[in-house]
Amino acid sequence: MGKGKQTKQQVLVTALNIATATSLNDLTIGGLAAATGMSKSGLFAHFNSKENLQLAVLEHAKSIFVNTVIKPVDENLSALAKLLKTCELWQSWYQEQACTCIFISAAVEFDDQPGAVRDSVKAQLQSWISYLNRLVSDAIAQQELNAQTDAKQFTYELYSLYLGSQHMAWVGLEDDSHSRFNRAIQQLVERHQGAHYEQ
Amino acid sequence: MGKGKQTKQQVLVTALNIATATSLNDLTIGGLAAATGMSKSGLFAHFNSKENLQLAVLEHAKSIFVNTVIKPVDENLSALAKLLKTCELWQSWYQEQACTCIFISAAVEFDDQPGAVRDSVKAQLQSWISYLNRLVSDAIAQQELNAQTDAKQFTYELYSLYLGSQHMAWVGLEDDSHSRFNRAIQQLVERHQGAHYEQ
DNA sequence: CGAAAAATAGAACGAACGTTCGTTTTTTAT
DNA sequence: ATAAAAAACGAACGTTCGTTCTATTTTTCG
Repeated sequence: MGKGKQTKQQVLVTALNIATATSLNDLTIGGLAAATGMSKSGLFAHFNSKENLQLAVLEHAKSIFVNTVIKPVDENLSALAKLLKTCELWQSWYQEQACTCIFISAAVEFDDQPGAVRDSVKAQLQSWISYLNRLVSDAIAQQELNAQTDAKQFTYELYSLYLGSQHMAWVGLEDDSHSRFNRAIQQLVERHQGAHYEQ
Repeated sequence: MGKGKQTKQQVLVTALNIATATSLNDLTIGGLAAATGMSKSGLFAHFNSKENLQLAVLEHAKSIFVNTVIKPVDENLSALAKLLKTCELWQSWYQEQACTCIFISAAVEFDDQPGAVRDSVKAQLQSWISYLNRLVSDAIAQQELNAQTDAKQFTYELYSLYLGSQHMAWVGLEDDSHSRFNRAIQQLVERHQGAHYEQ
């Protein structure tokens, strides 16, 4: 790896930290230059625009997310076990990122701001939700979850609990270990395991 | 009402629209002046700082929220009926605000930005969640929900479904009528009505 | 080693923003 | 109607930020 790509990677580490702690817009080129000990123009040359910097940060975050949440899941596990392990790692990701998720923040920040950044965020979230949905569908197919279970509805509820946990933690109504989240997920799964009358 | 307070109110209507469509930070004083046909300095004089403008917008939003979601609920309804009606009105609020909620956006935007705006947002969200929690507790006390129901956990799940519905709608996985949200709430309530074995 | 290429630095720009100030217009109240 | 008070205006200032341009340093490679 040439010198260029190397410092670019180092810059992206710092950039992600700043963007996670603040936001993709508050990530300023001058500030990032100061944080990395570079000149503003020297750093700028790596990205050629702020938008490209933001996109690069998102890509870098994605790569960390994949390494933290997706790759560590043992392929030999059953579908349901994979799902549960994924939820656990999902929390790890969130906690390693100082208890925020840059994708969710960016989604709110750019929801009304057309452009490449919004498209990237939306695509990554869609991809992640589809992945979750696939795990759920697999668990249904393998009869670890009820056949009547609506995979998309299940995924929606699961995802909602994740969002809600962060929100509640910020407001001050969820504890540090996110026990409400874990409890809700456990019940969500159990509810779709035994024979139930509810749809 | 003197001329001052009158135009201030009109300004706040426009300001809330802009802040809802974009964000509290993207709500610019110059932009708001242009949107209301006033001069920048003339408008500024009403608030004396951008922070005060943002706080005033939040207060204005709160007043609309109360009028839309809280006041219309018939006091004579049972606790559970009140809760369900509230959920329905909660959706109305969200949809009347162009399918975003300024409190949630502001919470994400200011979560890492100490100051009066963050404090206000947090306080209003805490107040709203406590209100929801009280409705749930009342329904339990009146035995419309199971005695074993954990009110706070119930409220957390309810709130999560609301957040998730908006998130999914943005990503493109919830329909316009938010049927996943309604379905999930209905099942959440039913689950805590009959005699169940789950905690 | 030495030349070409890549990376970084420094200074400066134009635009946008919040804010201030002095003045002018409009409203209020007597 | 008129004087005081309130509201609105216009111009300007100081800052911050993204971006550009030119020069300098560092790396790469034959």
